[in-house]
Amino acid sequence: MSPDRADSSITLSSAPSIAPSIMWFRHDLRICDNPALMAASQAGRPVAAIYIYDQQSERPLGAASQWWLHHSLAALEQDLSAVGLRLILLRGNPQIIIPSLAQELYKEELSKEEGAGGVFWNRRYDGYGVETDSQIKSALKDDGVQVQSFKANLLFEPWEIKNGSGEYYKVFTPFWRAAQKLGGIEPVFSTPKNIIGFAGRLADEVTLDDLDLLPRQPNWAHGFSQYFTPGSAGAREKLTRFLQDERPEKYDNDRNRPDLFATSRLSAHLAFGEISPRQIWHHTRAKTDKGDKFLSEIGWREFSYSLLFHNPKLARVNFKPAFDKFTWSGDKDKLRAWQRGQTGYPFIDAGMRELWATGWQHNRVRMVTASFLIKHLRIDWREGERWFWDTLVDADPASNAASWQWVAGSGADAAPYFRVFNPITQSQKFDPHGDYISKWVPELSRLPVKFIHTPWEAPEQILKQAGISLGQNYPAPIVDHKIAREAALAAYQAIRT
DNA sequence: TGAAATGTTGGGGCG
DNA sequence: ACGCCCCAACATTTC
Repeated sequence: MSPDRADSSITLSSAPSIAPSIMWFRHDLRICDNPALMAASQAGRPVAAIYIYDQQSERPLGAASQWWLHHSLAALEQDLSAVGLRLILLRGNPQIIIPSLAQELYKEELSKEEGAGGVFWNRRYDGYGVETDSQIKSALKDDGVQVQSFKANLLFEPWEIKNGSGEYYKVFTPFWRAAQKLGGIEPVFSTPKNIIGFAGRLADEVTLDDLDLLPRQPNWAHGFSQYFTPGSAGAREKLTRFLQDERPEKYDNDRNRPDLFATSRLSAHLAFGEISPRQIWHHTRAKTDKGDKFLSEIGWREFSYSLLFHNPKLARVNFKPAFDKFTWSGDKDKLRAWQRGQTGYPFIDAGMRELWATGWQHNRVRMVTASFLIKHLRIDWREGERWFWDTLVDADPASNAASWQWVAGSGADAAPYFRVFNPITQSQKFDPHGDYISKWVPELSRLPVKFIHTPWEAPEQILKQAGISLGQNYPAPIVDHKIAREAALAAYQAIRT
């Protein structure tokens, strides 16, 4: 069925005794351009909006994402109440909760012939999500409960885009070309208005505070809200300013500069579905015809989801099996130095500290810090993927896994093994004034620009004037670039096929 | 969505 | 004025 997009306002004349439709929110925490919510609101019943916090899932949310989820759910509660809905929070295994909830709500109807009720959701594409949803869907159908799922969080379904031989693409450029050739992106769904909310209360409801999503002792997320406002309103604000500032037009030049405010910073909003790729697409296209470079980043997200859908273990298993033979270092001290931003390479440390302080890291910096972990420290990319999963507010099962594999060289359309980012050159190139380093590694902020990328090369006198004592208040480099690079190349050579 | 080593060219200093 | 060397600057190749 296809919901009516032209006229969103509906009037229901339902008797209070009618059991509600169930709108199951997952990572689509928005009321605009939400096809499942639209369909639920038009199904001729009241709507019960639920969110289930699933701690037992194959991969629980990381700590930073939990912080985001707390605030995102709070924002969704607000948005829903404006259209007459209350958000019902539950905790536990959806495979049990959804069917039993349907049983309870629809027990009066289930004996009848025509089938009962309706459960609505927007599709997910990670292995656990796909498996869970299809299991629930068949369980519901067996019980006689109607289910409808929708495309909401991608521009293209991962199974839609195939190459000449009928397979999914393994290279980005032809993938994105084929995707765009597929035709226009459908318009966004408007926000349903005047929905009749489910008036009842469920026995197992919990409060947002019950979910215990916020960090305490210490509250390491105290700085996050200075940079991000979870929720759809925050997302729209970010997008509007991004377009107003004409950043899509400058994206080609400035997107690689972590010292500038040049990217959209929409990643976490997208990860939680507070804004849809369709909305970003259409708003950008309406504002400028120079947004292709920016929109291709949406394309990378689509590509990553295609890879994840066809490789459910993308976060755990090398896409290229040859990498199974690679011998990684298990050096815990170096891993910790990387995580804490204590490698002695200012650009790397700035990135890792930005991540810790804000829950986010600039994309250019992600490539360099990831490359450093993998190639300079030769630590398994999965360690880095796991750390990012836990510390990023935008941690995304597709983008995170695909990007780490890209850097490692083990992924599809991956960086060639010999591409080793030089942490000094990258620093000089993309943080030319040292502003980014000064911000996140303040102990180096008094160094002249000439030495801020390479404090170990500064004369003793200069270091002294800047208040730095290497090895005391800022580490000496934990590896030598030239030696580490050559060792990495040798290690990669060894597994060449 | 690299970096480093190696090769080539051409201007300028200098005997 | 010429040849030689040095070395940027740029191009190519290799990892």
